[in-house]
Amino acid sequence: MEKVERSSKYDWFWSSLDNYLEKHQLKQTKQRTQIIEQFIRLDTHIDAEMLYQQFNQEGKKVGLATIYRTLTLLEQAKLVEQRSFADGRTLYELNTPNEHHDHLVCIECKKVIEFENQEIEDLQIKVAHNHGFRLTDHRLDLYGVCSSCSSEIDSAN
Amino acid sequence: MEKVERSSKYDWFWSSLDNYLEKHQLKQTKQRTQIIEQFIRLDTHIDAEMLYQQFNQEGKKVGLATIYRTLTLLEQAKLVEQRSFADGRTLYELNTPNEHHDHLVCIECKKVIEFENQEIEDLQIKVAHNHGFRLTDHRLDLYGVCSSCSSEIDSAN
DNA sequence: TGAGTCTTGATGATATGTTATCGATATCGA
DNA sequence: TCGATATCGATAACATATCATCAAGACTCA
Repeated sequence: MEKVERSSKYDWFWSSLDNYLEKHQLKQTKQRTQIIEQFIRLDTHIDAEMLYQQFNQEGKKVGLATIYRTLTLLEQAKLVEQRSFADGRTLYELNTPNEHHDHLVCIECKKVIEFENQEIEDLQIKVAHNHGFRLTDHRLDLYGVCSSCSSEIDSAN
Repeated sequence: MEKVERSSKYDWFWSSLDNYLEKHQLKQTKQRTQIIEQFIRLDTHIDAEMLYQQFNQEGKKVGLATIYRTLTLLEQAKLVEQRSFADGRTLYELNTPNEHHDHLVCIECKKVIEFENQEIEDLQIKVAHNHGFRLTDHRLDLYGVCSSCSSEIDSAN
């Protein structure tokens, strides 16, 4: 197998992948490693198509079907998580266990920032409880204009 | 034109519809009235397919295409609003201007409850501001089990 | 009422995202 | 290295939601 470097920064990630592959009698392949590397390197929310184009730009041949397959695999292994946004996009992100976060999306440049806010979380539980609900999950996405897009707009005027 | 009753409770709604139709040289039709009536009567979040089945059950013939057309029309007239949820469903709801609300969804019976919470809204603005964002919109959906589904689950055990 | 225009219903077409197929290829333990 | 098996890439197939087409019918206003 052609050697593909693995980011040591994400040791925990690689070892749980190895673990998952072994447990399910799956093989380590160049493509799987590449796709995961891409995830780590880009460190952002991404979908199958974007990954595909990224590989094309870099001159790497990875089939779209393989990307879909690998994303499904990674999701089953709980290494990535699928999220769909208000504009209809379905993006994947690296799954950092025990760490919930919400999203702040720039409507101009589409950049996604993660944040946590315990006060909001607490209020959510309270609201649900007031309506007789037992809260199991939530999603909070904030949409706005980030500072750099904001200054571009200003300077354009 | 066959007479279709209009809920007087929603006078403001009917008159802004009439206004929109007139302004765009569109006609009042039985189907348009029926679809809007259905919205008001069901008073819930609904999609084209659900409306279609609802009419079928009642023995009314309204084409699916007409429903899509009318939903688009009503959205353009700002009388309804489109929302897509985490499970992939795209639902429409009556648009009550100047009144923002979020959603509490039962994952068992799919019931949707609307709520408002100013404290949460304020915190959202604060969070966005801390990240240099000017907040333009947000969506908060809470998912959980409502009290009646909860008691069904309890009694089943 | 009748002409002109808009609308409808049925259905075929489309768009999009995702999955199945299959022959060729890569992986990995013995 | 070899062989069994998993995986690959290309692409056809699929699912689903939504839209376009068009002849027949409804609406509006003079």
